[in-house]
Amino acid sequence: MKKKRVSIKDIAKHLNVSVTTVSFVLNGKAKEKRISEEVTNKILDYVKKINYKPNQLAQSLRTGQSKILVLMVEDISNYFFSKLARVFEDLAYEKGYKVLFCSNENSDKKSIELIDLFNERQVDGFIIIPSAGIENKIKSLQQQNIPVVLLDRFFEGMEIGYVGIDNRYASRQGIDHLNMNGFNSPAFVSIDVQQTQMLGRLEGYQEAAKEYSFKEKKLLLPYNLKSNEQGREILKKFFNENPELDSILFATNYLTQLGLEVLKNDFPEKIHQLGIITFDDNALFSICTPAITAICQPIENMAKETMNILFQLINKPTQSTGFQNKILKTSLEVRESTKALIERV
Amino acid sequence: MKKKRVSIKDIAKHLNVSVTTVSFVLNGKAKEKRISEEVTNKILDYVKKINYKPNQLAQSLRTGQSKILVLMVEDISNYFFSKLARVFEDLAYEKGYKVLFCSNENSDKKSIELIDLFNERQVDGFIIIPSAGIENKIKSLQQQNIPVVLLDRFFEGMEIGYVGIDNRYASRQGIDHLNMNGFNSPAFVSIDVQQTQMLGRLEGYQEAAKEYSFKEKKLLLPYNLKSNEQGREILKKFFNENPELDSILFATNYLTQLGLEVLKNDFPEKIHQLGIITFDDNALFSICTPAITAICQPIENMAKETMNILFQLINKPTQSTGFQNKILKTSLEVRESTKALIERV
DNA sequence: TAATTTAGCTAAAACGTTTTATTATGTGCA
DNA sequence: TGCACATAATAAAACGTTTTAGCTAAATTA
Repeated sequence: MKKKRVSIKDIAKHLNVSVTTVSFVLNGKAKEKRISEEVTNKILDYVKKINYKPNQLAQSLRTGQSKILVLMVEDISNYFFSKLARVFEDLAYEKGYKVLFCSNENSDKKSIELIDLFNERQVDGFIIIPSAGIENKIKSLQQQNIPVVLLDRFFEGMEIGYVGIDNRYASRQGIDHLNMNGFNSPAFVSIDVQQTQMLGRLEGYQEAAKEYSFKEKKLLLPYNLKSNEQGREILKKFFNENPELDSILFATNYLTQLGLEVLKNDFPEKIHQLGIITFDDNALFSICTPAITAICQPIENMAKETMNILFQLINKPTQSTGFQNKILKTSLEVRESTKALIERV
Repeated sequence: MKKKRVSIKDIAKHLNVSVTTVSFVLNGKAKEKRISEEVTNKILDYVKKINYKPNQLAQSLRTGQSKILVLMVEDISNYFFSKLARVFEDLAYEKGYKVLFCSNENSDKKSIELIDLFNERQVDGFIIIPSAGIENKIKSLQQQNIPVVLLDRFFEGMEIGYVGIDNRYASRQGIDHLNMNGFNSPAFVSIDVQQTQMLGRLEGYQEAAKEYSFKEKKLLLPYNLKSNEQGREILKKFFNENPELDSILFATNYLTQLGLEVLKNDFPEKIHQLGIITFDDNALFSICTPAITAICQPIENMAKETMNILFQLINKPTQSTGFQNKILKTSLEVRESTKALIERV
């Protein structure tokens, strides 16, 4: 049996004032609403004494603001996303918001279910790392005038707030770096999906291929891998069939992990000769052997910019013209895996 | 300007029935409340047609159930915790609950702030990985009859639901394994804190020290490290001062990471000679060189058991007698880092 | 026929706030 | 005296549900 919590009504009764008065005082409108200092203090003192906390559900119902944001990522247990989550958490709390995290597993079905679910719950805003086919669902959020900002990837031509990195440039920078260190036959390992971030990364690679006139060698793994094992098989086959490769750019975290597993198990000599670069850093990449050079996304900054855009939408009474985008620059964390061969131990 | 969402009242008006009737039908109480099939279907059809979704805030306010759980961990960006979060997420959604995650950074102050924050928000239950000094705050939750289950660590002698692993045994098993592979002078690297999980891990080590009569060699890093750099300095000093060590058991994930960084940078030959075991697995430990042997916590199971206990508390009208605990067994993922020296490449 | 039961539905209170509109009282001024 | 006006407070509606208690008409029973 839950004890009933004390409400404004109880306070009002106890102090012989009206509920309205208490509410005004608690919301800092005492002066504005001409509540005498005497009464104001009486209320404030008592509230402090009994440590009263307002019922946020009731507040939300009345005001229409839940003070809850949703961050939808692919998989919260992946470091890139959990690190993002960690940063968003702090930024949101600073502004009095909480964050509900959810993982869409890059599935449209799950994404849509989740969005509906949270929409029912009147969350105040969405930060979404979208799966490939939910453009319409997101549009429907916009039509309901619910603040949404996309992160990491977006939909070409869509009018929406968005924060991401310059993927083409990042990829390009990676290949440049390989080239400078004597690796001039790099492969590109990615996922077979038409999402903007992946297309950008591919584009950077292709651009570099033209400039340095090396033969493009792409491996695109299926969008929804059945298992890690399947991924490893595909990678193994690829490495076997392409012995001429001298370096690899992995387009995501997760692929790097699979690739390194395969290299370590099946090509133990090769792992020390290949140039290896990965998108998305991870603390443990620095303790691999070789330590892996990484293209680092500015996670803190991405989160900050996203929040800025989101709060502008939240605080805007009506949808104003123009959507803000921020394209941030990555940085290259150079480690052993891209050292020129002659320099290696 | 937000469009007003359609409410039960609108539906009632449109169909010429009462709000009550609509509510009964929507809650599946049509038969029980003797609403005719005709009316029932009329309502269901219309609701489906306009895709009506109830306002959960109003529901929560009325029923007193928010259908939100809180999972408080040390740091959501640490893999052990983000993986836990991922599992909890799915388990909760299955039962119609959402999960708010938060990171207490192992700080009592932050923990207490967070608990208060969520308490105001009438969440339905807490899953807490507690920092060392919040025993009283947790008791106060219990006194308010709010369901709480502790995870990973608990408070000695406290009457509370708890799920964890057999830390003493896990540690012991690690040392046994080292011993069997010819490492008989193992060190124990941990954090200087009186939390149950850490004490258990230490105990297992000490027990083994007695049995195999090796000299205990513990390094306890400060509870709140100022920086990674500070941690690395301490570890470096420790390795320098104790050249006789042939193996190490790292009591957490995070320490392993620091330790491996130091070993890789400053003791490159040693990293291949030492026996190394870590608590808490991580996919990337298998691609380190050497791949690191890990004591794996059964994360899925831990989450499942925690949810079971929590839901029992939630569904219990009043606090019943007895608190449930579950102590689960870990498993050892054997990799290169504990291979006997003669077997190594 | 009158009393009772049942089927089918609904009015209104309640959850705990915020906010609009209103009241009561006193004060200054012509 | 009467009017305007400021001051200090409040009553009541509203947010969107759930749920208690009750109402009406028809059917059944005595």
